[in-house]
Amino acid sequence: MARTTDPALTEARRTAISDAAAGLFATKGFEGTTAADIARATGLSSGSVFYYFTDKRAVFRSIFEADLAGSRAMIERHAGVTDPIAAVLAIVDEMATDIQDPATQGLVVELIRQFGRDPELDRVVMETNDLVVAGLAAHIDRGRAAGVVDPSLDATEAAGWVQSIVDGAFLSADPDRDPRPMLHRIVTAFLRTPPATSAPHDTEGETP
Amino acid sequence: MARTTDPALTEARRTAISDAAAGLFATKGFEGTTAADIARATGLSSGSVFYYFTDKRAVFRSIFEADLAGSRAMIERHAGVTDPIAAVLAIVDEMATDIQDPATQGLVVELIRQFGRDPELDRVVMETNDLVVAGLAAHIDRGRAAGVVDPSLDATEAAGWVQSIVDGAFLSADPDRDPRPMLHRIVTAFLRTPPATSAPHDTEGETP
DNA sequence: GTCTATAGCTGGATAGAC
DNA sequence: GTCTATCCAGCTATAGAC
Repeated sequence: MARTTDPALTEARRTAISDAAAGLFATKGFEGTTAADIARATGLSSGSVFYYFTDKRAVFRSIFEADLAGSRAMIERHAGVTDPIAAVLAIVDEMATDIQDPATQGLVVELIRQFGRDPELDRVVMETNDLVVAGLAAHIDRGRAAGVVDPSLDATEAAGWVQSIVDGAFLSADPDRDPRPMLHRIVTAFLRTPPATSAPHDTEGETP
Repeated sequence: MARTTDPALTEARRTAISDAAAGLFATKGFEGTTAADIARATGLSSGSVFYYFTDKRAVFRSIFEADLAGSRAMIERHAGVTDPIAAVLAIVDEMATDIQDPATQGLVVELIRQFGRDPELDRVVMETNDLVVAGLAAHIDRGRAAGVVDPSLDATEAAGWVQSIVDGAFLSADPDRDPRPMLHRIVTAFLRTPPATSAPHDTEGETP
């Protein structure tokens, strides 16, 4: 007996704080969000926030720790898709699902900005990143073998660029327009073995 | 007589403050940079910073006011290029020139984050943005007419995506790797009239 | 576990001397 | 024009009551 703590309840509280904070960080930024804001949004007092998290950074981090788990599941869910290009596009779609949600958009930007300022956070982000890139690279590599992807592409590098294209879409997303069709087009054109080209276009008048 | 102010000197001081601040904002962020930091980096005192600028925000803004002029010149410089694709690639190259510079990278991220928090800044940014998109769109439109760009693309929308691709490259830039070759490849493949395709790849198992 | 209260500090912006 | 000094707001994180 002598139950001191219900771990499930504690976890629920932590999640509640984390969720409420995510919305605030997204719209007001990390520095612009005060511990009191988070507390108010969760329905707790500022003291309680620091009972569940050691500091404000830890609250921020918790958001992306949850995301790491989600990304892992996402990549695994698509591991079995046979058509390599279809697999890549499906992953791109999932990554892009939340693009039109301004909250997610804001969080991504804030994440980029906080990168390099909290070693613990860096670890989580890089792990997520590596996971997704590896997942994409595996499909791209299969595509190369199958002849549907340009074999001159390095799979990992190409995967990084696919991710970068999706990231770009996050930044300039129009909430009223589904970015996925155009993302499909760009990614497909990028990966495809290029048609036997006559003469490549190049910048004219380039320097010595 | 009674020369109270030398406008040229005033302008020089403002520029000095603006330049020093740019480096700080890039590495430490807007909120992370104090007025005292800026003053120290310029070799002035904090009081003087507020003599030349009304606000900290105004210092930040001044950086991108300078960039607006630069972008205008850049677009004009490429207005006369005949080959439409070459023109687009040349503009992309110029936009991407600074990608490998961590300071520029940091500033871009900070800019994205500050967007929407200062109406005056928003105006400057949107003006720059519209300018570049219009410049790209003009070339893309010529490309459509000439048959080297897929005519089913809307020129302005496509221009926006080209910019978004470059933005994405900013975020995941590796300082040791020149991103331009791959940017060329992606942009060219994106704009080109697609080869008569048998059956487009599509996501399988999509929802109701 | 959750609250209230507050210590302790930082930083933007100003006032007024020089 | 530039500096020093400083006011005051606002914040994180803790202490201790309940």
